[in-house]
Amino acid sequence: MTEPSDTPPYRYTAETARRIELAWQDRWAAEGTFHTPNPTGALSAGFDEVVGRPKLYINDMFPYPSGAGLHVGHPLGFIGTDVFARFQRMNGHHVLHAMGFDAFGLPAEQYAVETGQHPRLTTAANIDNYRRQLRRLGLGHDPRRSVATADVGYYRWTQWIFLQIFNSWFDIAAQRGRPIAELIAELDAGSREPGPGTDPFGLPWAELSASQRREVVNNHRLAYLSKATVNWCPGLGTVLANEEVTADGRSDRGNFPVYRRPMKQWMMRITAFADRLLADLDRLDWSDSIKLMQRNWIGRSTGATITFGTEAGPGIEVFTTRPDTLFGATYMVLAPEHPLIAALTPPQWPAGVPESWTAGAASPTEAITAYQRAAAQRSELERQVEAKTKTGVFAGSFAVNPATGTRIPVFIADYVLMGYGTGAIMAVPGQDQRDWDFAVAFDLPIVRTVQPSAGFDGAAYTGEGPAINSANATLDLNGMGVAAAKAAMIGWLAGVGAGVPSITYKLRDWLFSRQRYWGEPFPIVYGDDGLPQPLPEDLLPVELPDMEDFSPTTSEDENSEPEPPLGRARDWVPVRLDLGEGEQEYRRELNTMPQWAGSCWYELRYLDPTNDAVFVDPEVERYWMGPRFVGDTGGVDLYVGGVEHAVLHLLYVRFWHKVLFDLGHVSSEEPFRRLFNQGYVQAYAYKDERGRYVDADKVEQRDGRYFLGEQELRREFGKMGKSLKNSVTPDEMYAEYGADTLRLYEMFTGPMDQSRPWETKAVVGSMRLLQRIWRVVVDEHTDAVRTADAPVPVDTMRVLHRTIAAVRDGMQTLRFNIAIAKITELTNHLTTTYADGGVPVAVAESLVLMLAPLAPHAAEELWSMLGHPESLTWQAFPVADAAYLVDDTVEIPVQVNGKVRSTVVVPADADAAGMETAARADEKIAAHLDGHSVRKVITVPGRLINFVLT
RNA sequence: GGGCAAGUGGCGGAAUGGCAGACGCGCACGGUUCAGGUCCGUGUGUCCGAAAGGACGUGGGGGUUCAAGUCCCCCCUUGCCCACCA
Repeated sequence: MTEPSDTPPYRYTAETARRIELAWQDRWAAEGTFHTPNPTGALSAGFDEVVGRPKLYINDMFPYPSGAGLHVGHPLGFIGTDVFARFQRMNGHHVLHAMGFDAFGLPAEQYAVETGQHPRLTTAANIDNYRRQLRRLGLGHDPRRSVATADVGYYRWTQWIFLQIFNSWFDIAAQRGRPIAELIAELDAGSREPGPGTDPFGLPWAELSASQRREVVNNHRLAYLSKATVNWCPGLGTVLANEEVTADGRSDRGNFPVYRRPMKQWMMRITAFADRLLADLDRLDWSDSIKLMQRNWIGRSTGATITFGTEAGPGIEVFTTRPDTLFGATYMVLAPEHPLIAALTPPQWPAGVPESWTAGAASPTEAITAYQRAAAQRSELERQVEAKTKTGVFAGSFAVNPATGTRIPVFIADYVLMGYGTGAIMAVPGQDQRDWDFAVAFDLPIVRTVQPSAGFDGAAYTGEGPAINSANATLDLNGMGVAAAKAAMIGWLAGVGAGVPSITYKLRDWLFSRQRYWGEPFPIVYGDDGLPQPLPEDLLPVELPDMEDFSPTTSEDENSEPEPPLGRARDWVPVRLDLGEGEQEYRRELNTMPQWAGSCWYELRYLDPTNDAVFVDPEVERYWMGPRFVGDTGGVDLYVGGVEHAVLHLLYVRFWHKVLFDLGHVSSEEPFRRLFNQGYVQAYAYKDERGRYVDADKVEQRDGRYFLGEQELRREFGKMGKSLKNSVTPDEMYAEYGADTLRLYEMFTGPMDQSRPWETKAVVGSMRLLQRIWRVVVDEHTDAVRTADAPVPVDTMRVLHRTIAAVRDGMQTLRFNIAIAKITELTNHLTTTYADGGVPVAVAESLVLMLAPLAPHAAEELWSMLGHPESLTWQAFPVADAAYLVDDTVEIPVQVNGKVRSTVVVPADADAAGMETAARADEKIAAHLDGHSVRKVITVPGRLINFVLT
């Protein structure tokens, strides 16, 4: 870009920016400016110099290196954390800030499949491109700590952590994870029985075979294989976690249909930690909305498990949050997948069954089989659409309401979900709208057990009220409120052995395997008995084999079977090992870990990225993340990222961290002490008549309408993206304005937690600010420093120190837009007050130092021009002198009846009487008061005076 | 359907219950310039007024208060999350 001939030769331009930015980036790299020493180990050189400083660990949610590269929306949070980190360095903190890459997983693999290149190559190329783009932004990261989850040196430890989890179990009494060896020892010693639901053999431990014992132990592990109903996505050729499936039953990635299928998969027992994951939210400095989203996701409900006897034999357990309504339970419902259905289904319909209950089938079995088939085929979307019409079929047998002794029919219906509670409910149509709807559809009795408020009719009553119709020979709830009735009912149920208080969660165990190539292989092999066996640590890493054909086997057939690509690695799958029972041939696990695995612990690896003896040195972890006071969870001091990770990533990473804590590998109980959710950069996108996106930068606006040539376009607002043709890349901004201007602009458009629209034409405002600041220090015509070595007038001192106070506050609270506005005000004050130059050097230096976190290259350059050869990274951030924050006199508004009518100047310490005298002396006020009587005078010293007239 | 958050100039946004609209973009006028604008200056909520000044004004309606963008109640709109969770 050529500069106009009359532009002063030394003006701050895009070219100036480019020159100094590249130079300073090289110098920072050469001098290791942002190398952050650890207290011990490989990266400890230089720690002596920082030993007394308070530590601060700042972390960004690391990016997926996509093929499209960065657009200007991506680095918003990275810039924010860099500004904060630089600010805190200047405040004497020892700051750790690094950036890695989430390199395994579907996006990287799909990009590789699309481009026909190996994901190892595309991922490496994409990471290089990201590193280049981010370096050009001037981020003060310690480059030695940049890891990628797909590096062997990294995923070796991901596999190691998997082994830790696999080799652990959850001790319910102690509420913590413990090594599996301790469980085995206790089982062997007879001091512990297998946990509930873990022993399918029903024999004493001593009588079990080695293989049977292994199976019982496996059922305790925090990582386990389970044949459970999972989300099978043939379009992606893999199964997905519940969290990766959208509400309308499609894949979060790719939007392919997802089917519920029973399949054997790796699971992680995150549900064991539900209570701690829930309780410890209270100890975290996270936003209430994120905590609420996690609480809702965990979904803890308290109530009772009640057992209903049946005529067919087996008791049916139900979970209810409303045990107080048991007298109103007039029928029961089992989920279509419930295991007891077969046992409850008689060969013939009982006499007198209504037609509507049988669906016209000749026998209960026939009816139920047909219903189960239909339910399985309905998509999630159909279930939702039809949610209002309740469907179901009678199982053909009856249960007994333990409170009333009444015979009540058992139904199968898909409005009851197998995955929640016990997969069966007691239906109380009087107090539950879903049960009401079903009861109406199937002509079942409705008994109200809570007195509705007056005039309420025709629907289930879920509100508060006195219990009615709720008494038997040994229990009388009538008249009690809901809470009292619940307690009384639970006590009674316990007494008669029909129920116990219980807690249920919406959270399910985490589906942890994927049938994809580009992920961490499991450190697991299978022997002849088909049971999974962990590899010993010294066989790590299990390297991902190089494969020509890595693509997943996708299908449009929902009945297709998963075929992991690793199954085609014929040389890799079989392996001869001695795992303690002599050398044998084993087969490797063919699944890989999900994308989340690598991001579940990267904040720990940044701490000690080169350590090949442990995943992180405990002393290094304690230094950066350990608790600082009694009750502190420890963790990263500030974690910044988008709200889209509110439940998935942030729940998984907390879970892994707690396992590592329980096993004594880390001293912190939580990974992230403080979480800050940044907003997004949004942009307009334009579509033509045929619905195709057109280049946003070619669109013209006329009369509030949008055109490409003569063609009118439709405008939409949302994400920025290459496919939406509204992307702006940082590279374009570097070329046109420079990195400092881009940084300043992004930080200026709003507070960090808010989304903001991108507007390229507004970027120039930030460029102008840098030009003006530059001009404060440098003569544009001669490149000479134009500050004056002069004392600072008191007026300037007042403006300066007020600015310092406000800028500090803005930086501290991550409201960089305010900090920039205040810097702008100071700059404007200086450029008008010192139009011919001669800004006192002390003021200019303060201005440069305040600019430094935001626009570090320009600030470094100005700092050196002001005669300081060393980088300003460690210069002290200016501190406001309280003496200059107060004026001798203040201008205060004078109100009459609450409306400002004038202002008067009074001494800053004027008392109420002094203020009133001054206000009454004002001509305008006198005129307003003339002829009225003053009923009351409100004076707020130093702020305001208000005359209230009668 | 439930929960959460938010509604302020043409636009992004500022305002410990105390002068609404800081700061920036845009726009207008003026300067510099042969010209242009990534330059400089001034102005810029709406309405009435030549001005001084006045009236109105923070999604809508009520309330508390000397004083409300800010606190309380009801409603509307938008965004996000969850959604047959017993």
